[in-house]
Amino acid sequence: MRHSSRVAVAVHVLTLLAASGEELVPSDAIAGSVNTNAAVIRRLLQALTRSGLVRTQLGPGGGATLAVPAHQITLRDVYDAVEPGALFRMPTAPPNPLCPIGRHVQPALERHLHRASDALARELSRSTIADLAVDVRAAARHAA
Amino acid sequence: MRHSSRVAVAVHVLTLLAASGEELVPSDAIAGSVNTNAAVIRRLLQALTRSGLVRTQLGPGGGATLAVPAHQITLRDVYDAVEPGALFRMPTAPPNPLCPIGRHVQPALERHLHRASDALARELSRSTIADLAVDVRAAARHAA
DNA sequence: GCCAGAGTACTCGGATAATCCATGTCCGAGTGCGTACGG
DNA sequence: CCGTACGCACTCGGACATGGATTATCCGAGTACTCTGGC
Repeated sequence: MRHSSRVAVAVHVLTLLAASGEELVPSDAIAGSVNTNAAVIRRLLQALTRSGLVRTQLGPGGGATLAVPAHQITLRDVYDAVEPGALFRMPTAPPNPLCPIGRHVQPALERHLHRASDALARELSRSTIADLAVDVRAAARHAA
Repeated sequence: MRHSSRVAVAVHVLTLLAASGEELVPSDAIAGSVNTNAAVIRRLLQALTRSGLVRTQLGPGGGATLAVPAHQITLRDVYDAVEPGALFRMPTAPPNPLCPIGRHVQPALERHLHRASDALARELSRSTIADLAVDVRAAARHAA
């Protein structure tokens, strides 16, 4: 599976948008906080927009903002938005149909892996962006 | 995250070895069943050997075999063996230390993601290669 | 007939090239505001 | 003084290089079997 930091960056972006309230935040400003390129942010925002989590506004004073309240956005929503496709994937080349094992392993394996993916998704569903924002505020207060 | 089919291939290989009992299976034969290159199989076998799941034997009549009983190999063991590193990763570039959110998002996020990864690992621990082998035999009998 | 030795065939292990995906950079399309001009 | 039209600055969206990682191919190292020659 691709070990990527897309989920981490996306959560960072959404938490930032949640802290910004109603005002629109341009991708350049977000990129400054995340310390990456603005194009990366825009690509993530595109994925989040397709999933209906954020809205973007063109022109001066434009930018991105949450499309739904932060407490309604779970980490699972973020994961599904920015990590398309299943966690586990079957090989591209089909197994040898002559091999009795190759014929039957994949369906059985898919059942087991599907259960595991469901467990991951359930746990991700228990955390929301609002929870993260609370944690961040608490950490900031503690550090001050 | 890396969406790869290594786990699927590794499970296929281990199930094949479990069905082969004590006899050594060369990587070419395994590659024929999985329908991929023998080098891919050998690399997977190296990872599985490092984790102590299989043993390999050099020379004629050589090959690979399970180093521990199939019912002691969980899918989590396989996952850990062939997918090193954490499921979720923080971005390589550190966030802007001037941004109050960037400073505190990552630790909080890591806690939430760690819980989710644990849930995944727990569910993977519930399935073993022996379970898969049983499923495969049942499917083969049903198809016959 | 039995034993020792070399030869051979087969396997894994690592090094090397090709391909694919993700990331970083750039330019065009679209929008809202400000300004200037005419009525 | 008010309305309208133009121009400009700013933003997103997509297209194009670049780097790294993963995958596929090839060759060398090592081992067990076998055959042959000698005793």
